[in-house]
Amino acid sequence: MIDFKLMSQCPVFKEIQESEIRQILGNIHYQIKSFNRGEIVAISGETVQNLYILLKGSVKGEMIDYSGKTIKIEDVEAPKPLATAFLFGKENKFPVTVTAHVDVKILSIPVSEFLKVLQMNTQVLKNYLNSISTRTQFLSQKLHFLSFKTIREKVTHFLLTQAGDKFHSIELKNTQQQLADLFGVTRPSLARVFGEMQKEGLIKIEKKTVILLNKNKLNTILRNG
Amino acid sequence: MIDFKLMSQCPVFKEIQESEIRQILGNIHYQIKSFNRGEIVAISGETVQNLYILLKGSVKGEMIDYSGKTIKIEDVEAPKPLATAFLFGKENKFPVTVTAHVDVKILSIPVSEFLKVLQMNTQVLKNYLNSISTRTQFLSQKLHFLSFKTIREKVTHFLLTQAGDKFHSIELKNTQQQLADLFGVTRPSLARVFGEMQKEGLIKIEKKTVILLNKNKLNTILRNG
DNA sequence: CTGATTTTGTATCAATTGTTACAAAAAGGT
DNA sequence: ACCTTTTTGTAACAATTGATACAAAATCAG
Repeated sequence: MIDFKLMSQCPVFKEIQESEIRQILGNIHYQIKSFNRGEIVAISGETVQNLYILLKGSVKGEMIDYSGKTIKIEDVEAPKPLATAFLFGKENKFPVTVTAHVDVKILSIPVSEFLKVLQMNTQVLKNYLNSISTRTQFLSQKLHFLSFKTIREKVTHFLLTQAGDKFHSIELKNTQQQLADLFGVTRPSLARVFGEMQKEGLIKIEKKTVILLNKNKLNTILRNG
Repeated sequence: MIDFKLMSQCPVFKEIQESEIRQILGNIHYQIKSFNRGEIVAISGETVQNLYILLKGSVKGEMIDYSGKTIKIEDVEAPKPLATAFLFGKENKFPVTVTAHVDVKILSIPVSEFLKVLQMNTQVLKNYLNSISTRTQFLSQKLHFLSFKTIREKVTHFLLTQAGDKFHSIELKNTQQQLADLFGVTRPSLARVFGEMQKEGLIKIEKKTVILLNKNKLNTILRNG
């Protein structure tokens, strides 16, 4: 019924023996649900009341555009869990609509039962906490990068990060257009900022090399804008 | 020693009687640390090995930039916990350097002991999971909002998401300031966009109710900018 | 109800970025 | 070298947002 060998590769059951997983599941209520290819597993906005773990197959998460079109967000394959960050918390609703890519089997554990598991088994508890926390940490970091408002700040952050503590020059491996896309700005706007910073004596650009002439002043840009 | 009444207002011990908190702490090892005003509580990059809960006073979190100078990130006051999202996970290190604002007392519970509490007490477990999850959801939402460039797009997305398929009006549960923070814009700028959209007949605002007058046009905003 | 506090609507001006366009410079292929 | 294509520098103008300020409206506490 359940491929316990596969399950031990699931983040939630990491570092746990097959026999122990068998025992854990023996002590709680759960369901195994099957979905045919193309069927909807969960609809965006629906309350998450169960921990879903893919036993077989893969699903895709899609956001439904307001015009009715869909945008693919991510794929999840067995034996990964679904929406672990949305099982608890204030907004415990599916952020995406989940559809079966192929025929799938899903282990469905009610929240109340999963709480029991967390309290019974320390390793599962650790795994789950690590899983959510790692995701939070990832998001925090990403948000930090996006927190720079002006193009000048983004450029400065990029240059200082690339250079690190030791170096005072950088070899650009991308065109201005590619950098502009990375920062989410237009190419002429980026070029303008490069030009201004060069005029002010902050940097010097020679072909593909950017020389940081005044690291101290560059640092203050990130502090004072 | 510990103000248990205050503790019951701590997110981790929410909905728990003072007597029960007393009992929980009686069963585990913990320390109470004191820091004088200005003293460093934790250094950025240091591994988080304890759950820190402020018992008295307040601390500030600061990031160290490239030149070694600091940028203030946030303040935390009693009886809140510190860095809950960094107690577990891959990068379980303090993201900021924490300094005592005034004389502070901090309850320090080792991770291993806190895990025991989580397994002993269902309410604490729920509280902690809710706490981390809510934060993750907050960050996810915030990131998603940042993908829309103009304020008008952000507002439109927010309104359409809140309304869903069925409804044509929304009860705002936040102030404009809170919404502005969520979108990462200033409050007057947000108010201006609300005003413009109202003039154009897209929406109608009555106190805390927003009526969507033309969902089709709102949809095109997200498609065509 | 009343006075204090918070929230909202609005205006003005500054700063930043986008848009569009065009020429100079660099890179690449033959 | 020569021609073509890509990349870069720059300018002028439009659009958007931020900063600041202030009064009206709403909410709250007593």
